[in-house]
Amino acid sequence: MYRTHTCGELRLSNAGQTVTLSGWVQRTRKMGGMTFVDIRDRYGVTQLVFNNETNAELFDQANKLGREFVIQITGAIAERSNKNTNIPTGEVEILVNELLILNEAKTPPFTIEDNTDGGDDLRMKYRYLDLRRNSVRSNMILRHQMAFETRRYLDQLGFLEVETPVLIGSTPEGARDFVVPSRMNPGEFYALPQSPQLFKQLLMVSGFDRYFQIAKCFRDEDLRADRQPEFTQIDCEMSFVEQEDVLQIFEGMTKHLFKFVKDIEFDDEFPRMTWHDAMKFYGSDKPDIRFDMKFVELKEAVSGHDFVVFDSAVYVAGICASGCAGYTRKQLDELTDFVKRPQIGAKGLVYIRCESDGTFKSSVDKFYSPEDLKTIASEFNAQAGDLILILAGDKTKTQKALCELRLEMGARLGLRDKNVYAPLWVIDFPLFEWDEDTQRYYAMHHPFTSPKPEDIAYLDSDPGKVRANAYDMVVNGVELGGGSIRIHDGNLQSRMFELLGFTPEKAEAQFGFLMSAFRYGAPPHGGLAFGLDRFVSLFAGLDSIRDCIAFPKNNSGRDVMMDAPSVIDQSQLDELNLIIDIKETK
RNA sequence: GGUUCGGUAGUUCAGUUGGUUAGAAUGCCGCCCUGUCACGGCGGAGGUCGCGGGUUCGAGUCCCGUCCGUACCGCCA
Repeated sequence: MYRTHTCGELRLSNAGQTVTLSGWVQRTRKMGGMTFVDIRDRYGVTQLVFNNETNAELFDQANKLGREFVIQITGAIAERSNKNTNIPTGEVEILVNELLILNEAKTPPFTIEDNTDGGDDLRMKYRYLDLRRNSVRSNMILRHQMAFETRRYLDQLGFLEVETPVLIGSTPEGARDFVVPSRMNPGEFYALPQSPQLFKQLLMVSGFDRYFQIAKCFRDEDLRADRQPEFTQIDCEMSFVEQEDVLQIFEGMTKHLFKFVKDIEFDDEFPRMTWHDAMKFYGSDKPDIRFDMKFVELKEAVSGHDFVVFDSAVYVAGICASGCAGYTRKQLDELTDFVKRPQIGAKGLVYIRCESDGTFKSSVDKFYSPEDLKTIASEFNAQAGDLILILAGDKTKTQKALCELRLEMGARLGLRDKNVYAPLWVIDFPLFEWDEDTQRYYAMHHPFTSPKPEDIAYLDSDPGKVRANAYDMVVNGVELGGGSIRIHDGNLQSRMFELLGFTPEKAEAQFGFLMSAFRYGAPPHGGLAFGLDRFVSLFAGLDSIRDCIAFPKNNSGRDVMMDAPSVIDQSQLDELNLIIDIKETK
């Protein structure tokens, strides 16, 4: 028997018992005639004591232990003379009388501590060591709890978890597919699913009524701190539901997770904001509403004062940062540099200081009188001591830039506390998005999203005006999930494909099975999917979803631990009927 | 595809206008130490300054290229 207890459970009440523990050597402290060894496992750390006078041979053995050796010990639990109140087992120690080295260990390349000295790259290469650390392991435990509570909630409501295939057909719409060559079908490829979308809709046609799946999804796009090539969705679909039903059920799920995992209760319904308002007031379809600082549009108020920047701009808007009138020239320059970074791309930043004496000082004093500035300030309900920041230019870009500036100011003012959660639903998304490059409409969500019945009239005349029965759940500026009521009418679906530029043949080739299924009695249905990785990151207060994924990929999509992807043998290529011909890109 | 920041000891980093033998902390090794828990003390080992080229009497430092990593933009229906 390797152990009678774990390394995290012994207390003063166990004193006198003889126990056997197994685990890793966290640290040894040699005091001369006695040596302390901390033994660690998933559950905690327990102190071992070796004494030269008690057993010299064992004492010598203990002094040879290195970090991360795997050992098994047997000994008596004793009350410590000096207690450590920092750890749960700190009142006791084990007087070891048997020591067995189960496995020696090389010195790890970084310290296995809460605050490791290892950099990201190194930690990923030795991820199995990184996962020994409390902080990373606790994220994995949190992830387990969230997946578990998700299943518990949905099971209670009659949802069935159904597995859908991972080897499916490729669909060129949307994100790039990862593809897998088929050996038995030369020249043909499977694709890995970007989401189980089509299958869950088919399950509704099959009458499953309430489906969910904690599903791996794959997208071959460039990565970010919050984007991995493979990620996990809590994927859900329901039949005979309207948007309101879906929102209720999954607001309930979100509240359930907050309550049972984070012990946070929301008494009120989550606020709902139309996509239009989200863009107007926050410049984003995923607003962080932990703080206000709404956009104020100023085009009319500032035009006609011979200030070319504002007069020539399509869109002028600003935000009001409370209590920032004292910002120095240097701080304002920093903000200007911030918005002028190529990623944000604003041309400049106009400020108006609302001084404590009631006067105004701005970077455009030349064009605007004190009265003008007062009028502008009143648009913001600005108080003495506030700082107004204004951007101008092309509408979309400027909204985006002002959104970034708002988030930056929120951060500077400490208004983005990770322990505060501000959820909301963003609803009434447009059904289509116009793409300038290809001069056509794309589905903003996906081609199976249903238009709002009252907007169907605009499908032909003004597609850009059509709103969708689509909704996103946003918490603290993070898009946690989204979904829609689907089209269940074959004719409407055909019309959608047509509007999206599919020929009937192409629609049939790619989605024929779905169209066909819809002809055999498809119930009205809808659903949504949550990003589990983002959900866990939000709960854990992480900056990157990598920290809640056991074995993540790096920024280039590589697994640096196993060094994947990698070249494969010629014999494998032959079997797959593949010839590699890497194009010179230079 | 683009922008940004970075690459120096096992690790995390410092390294001045270009100038003697490239430093610190931590880890590692050795010695000392019987109540530590970030133990402490003394000593030691450890470097292709990512790689290639250039400028220079002289390059970790400046320039060009390249590779790797980070964050972001594009992209992600």
